[in-house]
Amino acid sequence: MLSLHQLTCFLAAYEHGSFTAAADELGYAQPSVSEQIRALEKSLGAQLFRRAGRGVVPTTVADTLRPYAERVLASVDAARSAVAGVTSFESGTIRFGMFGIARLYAGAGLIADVLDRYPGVRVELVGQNSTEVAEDLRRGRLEAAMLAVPTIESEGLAVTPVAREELVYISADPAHLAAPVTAHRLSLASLVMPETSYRTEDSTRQTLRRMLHGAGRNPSTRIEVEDLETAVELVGLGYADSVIPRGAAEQLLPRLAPSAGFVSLRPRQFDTFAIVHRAGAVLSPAARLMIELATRRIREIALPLEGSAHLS
Amino acid sequence: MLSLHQLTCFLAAYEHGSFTAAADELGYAQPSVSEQIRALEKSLGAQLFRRAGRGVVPTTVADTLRPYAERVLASVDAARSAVAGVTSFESGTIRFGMFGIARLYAGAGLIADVLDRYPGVRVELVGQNSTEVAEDLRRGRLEAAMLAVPTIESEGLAVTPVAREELVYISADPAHLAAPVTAHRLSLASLVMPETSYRTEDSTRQTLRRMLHGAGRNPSTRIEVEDLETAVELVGLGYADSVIPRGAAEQLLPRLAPSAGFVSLRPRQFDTFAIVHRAGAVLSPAARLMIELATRRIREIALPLEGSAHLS
DNA sequence: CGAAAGCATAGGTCTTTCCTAGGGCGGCGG
DNA sequence: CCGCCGCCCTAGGAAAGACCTATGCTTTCG
Repeated sequence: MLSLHQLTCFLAAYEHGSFTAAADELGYAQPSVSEQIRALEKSLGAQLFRRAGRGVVPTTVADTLRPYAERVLASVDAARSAVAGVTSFESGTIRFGMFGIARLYAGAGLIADVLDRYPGVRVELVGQNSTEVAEDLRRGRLEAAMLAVPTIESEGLAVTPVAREELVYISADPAHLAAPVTAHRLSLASLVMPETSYRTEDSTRQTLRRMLHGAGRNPSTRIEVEDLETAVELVGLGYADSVIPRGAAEQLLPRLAPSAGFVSLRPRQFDTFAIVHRAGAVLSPAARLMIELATRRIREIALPLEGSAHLS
Repeated sequence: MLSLHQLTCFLAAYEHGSFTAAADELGYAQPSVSEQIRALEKSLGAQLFRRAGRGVVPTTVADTLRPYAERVLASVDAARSAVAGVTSFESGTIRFGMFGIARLYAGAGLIADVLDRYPGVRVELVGQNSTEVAEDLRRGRLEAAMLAVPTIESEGLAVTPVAREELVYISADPAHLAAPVTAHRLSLASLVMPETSYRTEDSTRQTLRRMLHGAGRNPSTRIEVEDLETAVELVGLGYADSVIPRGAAEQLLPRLAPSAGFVSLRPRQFDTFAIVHRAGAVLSPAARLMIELATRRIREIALPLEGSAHLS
């Protein structure tokens, strides 16, 4: 079997014209180099050196092999340094999950943060379809993600909350915004709800469900849409009201629904942003970087956690 | 230490997305592949696969590594097939020693023989300076050569005679060619002698020295030149006579010395052509090829050996 | 919820690698 | 011309690595 070690020994011997000198250079004893060369000759089926009593002389086969051997070792070096480049963020791709409102809040800024620090990297922010991303996380195709979760516990996944965000009621009807919206009023409203968060267990909905359940009601969702923007537009057109994170409301309402406004719920309700990854996994440097940057971004915008704000 | 084996296992695992499938393809047990991957990850300092309970998932580092790993293995294959090309004479260089009159007799034809059979090869026929070639042979820089030798024995070299050739006396003076030249007449002649053969122990000269010694004389060389052609031209111009192999005379006289002719010595004298290589060496296929072709060429032109003609 | 699939670990065998010690041969200086 | 030195080889043993079987753990699927 041909090996890199054999090629290294071969090149050293070729350049020095001597097994002893090659062994010195490589830090081996002379018989070791001799043995490696013999193994290489056997595996190639050709003699590489003529043993001339004193010293060795490369054959024409050795002349032929040399540039190829050099190329092999060079491409090994290239492989090694490519990997080194990835692990030190000089190059390569960093993949991170961030979907729903989290992406809306910090997506572009997060990518800017990464590129400012490591101009050579490619960044993939995965988050088109929330159920797909959740599946990617669970199956290990995605290492970590930032998202809004309903509960802290999840099967096999480690969930680390980093911030929270108030949920507000949005409407194009000023009468609906006159006072904070109670569970009772919420249960009477006609709502359009987007599917923006973790799994079908959308955290906003789950929060609302809990709120209504306390009031003995069930949520009455009139319209279901895929994304937050569509929901906001529908609110702006007056077809329904909705409940979305405050940051999203501040950002989207002026653009998509200028006629609409927002008001708090009563009692106030909050979404939780969290970092999620497989429980028990050792995170890569890239994932740790993304987690750090995403956490910083989110904390700038969203509210601190209840109780002590624990910085990672 | 990074190894080719690890890269092979890595690629198989990457392509199958499974260590078990990779092991099946490579004919190993699953833990072996697992171990190789672990060693590779350790040597690169980066995780290549996320273990996802069932199956493994390549990381972005693995995505980066893959094309480099493929290039490494491809260049190893290239090295192997380059060597295979050399040993099967599809490509590469064949170096062979052939100097003095031997080259004059069979040089171009021999190269033609090789190129007809193996169009891809480069042929080097080494033989500019006889002492240099002898040194190359002795030091192992040259594997084998065809040349004219004085004796069958030589220090450390195996000498295999393959043919012999008569030595003739050439002159521009018809009177000198009237009858076969005896030792007595030779000792009186004014000669130009080229340095064409093995070492300073030129076989033609040594033969003549023996012949003259039998007659109690010493050879009287008037002019020393490097090559046979110059000597023949000088003979053509009438400055001196010479003794050269018959084949050389037949070939060179019409071209270089039209006015000159040749006559046998009395008793007849012969040069011996022989294959020379280091004693005890195993000859490469290339050397064996050259020896076979050169022997055939020489035998077509020169005389068979005394006694039984032993065909190799 | 049990069966199947897939990776990790453990422990043992076999091969490879590497060393030290000593022999042979060629080159070089006295 | 002869002895010394340098360099390669061989031999044999120790250490490391490769590979296997058996087994346990986790995930997936029926």
